[in-house]
Amino acid sequence: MEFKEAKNKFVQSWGALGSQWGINKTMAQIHALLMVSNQPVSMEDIMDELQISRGNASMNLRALIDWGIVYKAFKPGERREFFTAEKDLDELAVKISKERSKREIKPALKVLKEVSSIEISGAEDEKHFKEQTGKLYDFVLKADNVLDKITEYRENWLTKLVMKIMS
Amino acid sequence: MEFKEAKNKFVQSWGALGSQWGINKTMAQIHALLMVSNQPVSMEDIMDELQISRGNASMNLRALIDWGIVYKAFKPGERREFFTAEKDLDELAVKISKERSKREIKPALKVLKEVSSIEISGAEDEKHFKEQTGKLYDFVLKADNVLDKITEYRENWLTKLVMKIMS
DNA sequence: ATAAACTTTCATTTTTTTTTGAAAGTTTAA
DNA sequence: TTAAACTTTCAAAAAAAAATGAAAGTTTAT
Repeated sequence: MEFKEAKNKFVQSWGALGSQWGINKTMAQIHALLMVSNQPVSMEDIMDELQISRGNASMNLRALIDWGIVYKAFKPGERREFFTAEKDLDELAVKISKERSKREIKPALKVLKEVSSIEISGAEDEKHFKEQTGKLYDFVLKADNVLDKITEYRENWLTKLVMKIMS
Repeated sequence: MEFKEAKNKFVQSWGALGSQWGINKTMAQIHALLMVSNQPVSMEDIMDELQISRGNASMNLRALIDWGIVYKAFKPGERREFFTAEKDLDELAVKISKERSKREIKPALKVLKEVSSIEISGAEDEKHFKEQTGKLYDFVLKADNVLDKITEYRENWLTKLVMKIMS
């Protein structure tokens, strides 16, 4: 396998993976492309390499920037914008975790808190509902806090976590 | 808010969450419904409560069973099948992690290993590609191993993990 | 063996998500 | 100020994913 083929394979696979994780294919592909690029890449080049339209490129780049994992970069003497991806993997993981927590876990917790707080009659099914959603609330809250803690570590948290767990 | 409303809200929200996590809406809803049900539920009841077709219910139930988080249950004297969900949350989390690892992480690792192993010329961009995908491979491998370790804990791993991290 | 009770399958339809591309908007240089 | 260079927006089109439902398949009781 030579370079171009490998690069293409990586971009395609990363795109497929993205779509299983609630990130759309193009967004993941753009990110993949930027991750393995030495130099900042222009929108033109992205469109060209991924064979996508201008609008698509623009929208997904903006989304990646919103997620905080792609940055605008400027080249001296160049008018147009270039883009780079966050390349530090710890930093990347932290940013993605934070963003997903904010967008998905926090709202879910809100619902769980609400529904687990209903006043119930003595009926068995109502008791069970309240108990089960209550447990779920505690569980998700705890899991979310683990993410927060991890974020505090910043540097190399995964390595450190592995150490702790192995010990 | 009263019981029925709360139950409905929970099922709807869990469904929405599911679709952000690569699990389809109905699958997540069925799971939610079973999670908070006191008693095993028949396919008929699921169709009725979620307003979905027989085929849809059948396919998604089967998928949930494949994931190992929903079980068939039999009621004495009843001919048709009933279903229950895994209600222990630690067990549930472990099963979901394992399944996602198998379906998504392992294949991704395979690709990462392949593409990071290419023979390269001395060109800067090729070097960078190899280095970056290599790092990604190590990172993902490590993350996946954390999941495996967690699985070994079995009982209450989340609590124990929180303890370790806090300490 | 057969028919009733139930479940699964899968071609078709529906819904949802993503992409396109042209028009509108913005920025910069002269 | 203006026009060239570039980016964003968004309605419409295309593509992808999910749902339907009727026919085929299974199981069980008699």
